[in-house]
Amino acid sequence: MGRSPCCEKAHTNKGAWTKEEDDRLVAYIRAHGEGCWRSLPKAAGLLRCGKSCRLRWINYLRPDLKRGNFTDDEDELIIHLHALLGNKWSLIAARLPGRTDNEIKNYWNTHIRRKLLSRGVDPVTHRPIADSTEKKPPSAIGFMSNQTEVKKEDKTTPTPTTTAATSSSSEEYESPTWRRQRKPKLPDLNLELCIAPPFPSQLEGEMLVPSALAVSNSKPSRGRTMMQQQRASVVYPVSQNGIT
DNA sequence: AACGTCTACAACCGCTGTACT
DNA sequence: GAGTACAGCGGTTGTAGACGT
Repeated sequence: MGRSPCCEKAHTNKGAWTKEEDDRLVAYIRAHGEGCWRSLPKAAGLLRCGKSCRLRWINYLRPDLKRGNFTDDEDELIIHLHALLGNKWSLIAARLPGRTDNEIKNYWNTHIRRKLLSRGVDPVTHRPIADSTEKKPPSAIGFMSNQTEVKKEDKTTPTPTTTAATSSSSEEYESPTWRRQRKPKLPDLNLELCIAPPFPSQLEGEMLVPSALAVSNSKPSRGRTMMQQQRASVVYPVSQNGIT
């Protein structure tokens, strides 16, 4: 079977974008709007694959991007949302206007992870590091994680992930090579589950899973993907301090 | 000044989910 | 229902610049 490559790699540029390429892409999208990324490069006269154009536009060129340093409020909001959603960067980004999933992901890996460690909080479990190796009862966030983890880990490296999965030693993250290592993945929140009664103070005493997250097993309407519907439904009220 | 290491982040890669035929 | 095309997502990598020795 297999799928055709997203682009003809022999005839596409790679690496950093030039000013001219940026200008072309911006000019094209201004004139024609987003959409049909596959055909866009040719139409815009770019030697890039559509995927690359999309990434460049979304992560860098979009006019509504905020850029610049994250505020403390944004930091805290990201931490809260990560505790709820795990590595669902696109969902987290949807709550932070002007920020992209890629930007948040990078920021998490470079800043927030360390910030949490310095607070003595495990960035994976969001629990105090001393507690995090203890056996925990299933939580709203963690109770679906095992099966999906195994599936993912199986096809990557044979490294002993069972130890890593529960390990939260700070050395692992402070090692210069932590980024290159297979790290324990965050427990995923299963968005397809049915609504459960609110958990009593699961996270910092007052964080509740927004009900919108757990709904929508219904069929998507035509012309709109399930993912898009789901994303659109995850609209949280914004407050100064994050979750309201 | 030269070199090695670390950090930040842009970009790429591979995979998944959905739509369409 | 199967096969294919496409958009989008999350993980990973590459690399420029900052920093330390």
